[in-house]
Amino acid sequence: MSPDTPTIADVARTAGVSVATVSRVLRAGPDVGVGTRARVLETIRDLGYRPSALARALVSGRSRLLTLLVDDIVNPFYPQLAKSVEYEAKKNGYSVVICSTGNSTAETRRSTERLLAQGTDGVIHASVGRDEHVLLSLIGDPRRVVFTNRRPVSPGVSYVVSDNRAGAAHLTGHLLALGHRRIGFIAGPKFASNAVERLDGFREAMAAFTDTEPLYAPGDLSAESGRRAVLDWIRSGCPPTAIVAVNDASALGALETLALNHLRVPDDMAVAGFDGTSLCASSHISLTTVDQHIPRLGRRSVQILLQQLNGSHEFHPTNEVLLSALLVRGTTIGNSRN
Amino acid sequence: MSPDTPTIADVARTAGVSVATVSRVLRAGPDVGVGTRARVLETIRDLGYRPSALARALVSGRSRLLTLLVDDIVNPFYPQLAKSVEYEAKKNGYSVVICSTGNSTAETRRSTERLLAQGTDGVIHASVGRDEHVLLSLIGDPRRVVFTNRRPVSPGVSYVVSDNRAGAAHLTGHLLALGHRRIGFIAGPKFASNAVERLDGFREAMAAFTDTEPLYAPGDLSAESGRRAVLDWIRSGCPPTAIVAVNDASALGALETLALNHLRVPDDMAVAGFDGTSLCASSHISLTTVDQHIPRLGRRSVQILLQQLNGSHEFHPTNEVLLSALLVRGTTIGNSRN
DNA sequence: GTGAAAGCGCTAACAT
DNA sequence: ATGTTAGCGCTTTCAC
Repeated sequence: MSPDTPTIADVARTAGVSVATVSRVLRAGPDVGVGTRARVLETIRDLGYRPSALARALVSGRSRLLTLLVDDIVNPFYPQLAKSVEYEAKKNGYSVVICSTGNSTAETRRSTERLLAQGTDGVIHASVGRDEHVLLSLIGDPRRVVFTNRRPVSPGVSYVVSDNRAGAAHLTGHLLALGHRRIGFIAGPKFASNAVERLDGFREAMAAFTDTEPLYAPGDLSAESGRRAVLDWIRSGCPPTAIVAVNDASALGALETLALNHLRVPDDMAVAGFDGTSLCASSHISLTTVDQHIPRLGRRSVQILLQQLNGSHEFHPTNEVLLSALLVRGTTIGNSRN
Repeated sequence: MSPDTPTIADVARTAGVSVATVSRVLRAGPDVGVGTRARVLETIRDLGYRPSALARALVSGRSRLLTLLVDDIVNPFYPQLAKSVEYEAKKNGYSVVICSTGNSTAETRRSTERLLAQGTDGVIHASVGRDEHVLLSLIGDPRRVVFTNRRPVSPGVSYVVSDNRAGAAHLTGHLLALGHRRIGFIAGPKFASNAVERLDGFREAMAAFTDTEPLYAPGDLSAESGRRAVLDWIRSGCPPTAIVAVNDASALGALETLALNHLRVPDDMAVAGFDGTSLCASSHISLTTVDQHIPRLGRRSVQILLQQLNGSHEFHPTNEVLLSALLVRGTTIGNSRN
């Protein structure tokens, strides 16, 4: 009854041509008479016709749907990444499905299966879980994946990451230059390559001096682990004079707990994070951190993925390590406000 | 050459049955011999067959893809909403495409057109732009839309929002009870219904006392507008003693600027927000705010949308106004830390 | 330059 | 209980 959305067949009939011709016009294909093209275009406009990407996907095998796998979209690092991914994707006519895996391998499997069935063309994997093999075996074709924010173990797959080791070393060097020697590192999970690399950088920088006293606290990249680490150090009776957190979220947790315990930052304890989230740039927080240039990470991931999806030439995985930048702010230097 | 992913036809051939039978087994349809079913199931497992949701979508007209339209995923309100939407959606086998419109009507149009073509079943509109009619006319069927975080002007469409007016009035009452009389309100755009309702609640509460002095600053729901408002009030030489911000993000901006100007919160100036983002719960910020129970908002939106999509009965739009709760924290009461 | 026809992988009558 | 047959809306040879 309702006119519903017109199909290509409706357009063809109305314009008095064949569906093949309409299809050609749509695809800007050659070999279409100028008069015919005009007539078809007009009919399309008149009818308000919109091609069904669904049908197109079925026949072409490409849905123009991308998936972004994150840990937890609430972690401030991810919305920024998601925004840049979405921006770059839609610039190319792609939409992005965002999936929070909660670092559960089972969830990665479920989501990937669902998305694959729904025709996802490719996935950007920015979560840090132990789900690399599950994802790769489910996807099959390595051209359809790009890892970011994490370096995959498997060879032959593309990734774009930050120079985590160098960034952390640089950051630690900044604290050492300020005279700190007893520095605590709030770590991430051992299975997260980015967290491990940052730990390595910290270790390396600390080892360059003979009188340093590194301390280590376990963590899981959450604010909560930052809180716990600080609490433990305070209770130990002999806390560090500075803290390097594996990411901005744990640094935020550390700051909170310090404030609750009336310790001034940076006077009583200096704090630094890693990520460069916009949130921590606010003067209210003013966290010294390592800027990963998150939007660039997202943009490159999409560019690489689309190139792999559309490239006809043989596949060579792209591996990029982007330079990060030390961002010195109030939590390591300057007037204490706490 | 490559075995590619097997189709239903492959399964049928291998199992020695017709595709219809395989389809029945998949759909858990009745009327399938128990032996046949077992054989088909086994073949499916052997071949590693996965039904193509794409093909299914083409024939059934449903893609199991939902769209969440937000303003800007980086605004801390949205990731929390997105998380709950995604959770509830995947529980029902749906995936969620997230689109940041940046409050641009043109962007809403572009994204909606793309997503519609890609077969989105329905959209949850949580952005606050002036794009209501564009969205509705593009979608056509009101059953495929739910507004949240904003109340649509058009009748006949579902929405789930918070009791913004009452929440803001309650919050303002809290400040009045503390003795504040000169209170500033950092507003949102006039086209955003939630912002306007909060303003109304503020006005109403202030009007209940004769000696109150309301002040108003324009804003756009961003942290930046919070910064500017505070700066203007400070410069005016006669700032309010308390501030009610239209949302948590602007409250955050206000806090920043107060800190930069060495004003203590809440002693020199009390500050309150609206949203109940988890970020502001941190003891480092401890923002008094109105809790919208964001996850509930997301969950209900999805439930209502899915019900509308799958319901066979005639359509009656669902309009829900959820109760919010006052969350009194450090920025209006207690020891100042700034 | 344009059309006819064969599918893409699946579902849903309609047979049997 | 199971098979046959039409499509869903589009792209893409292959003819003319």
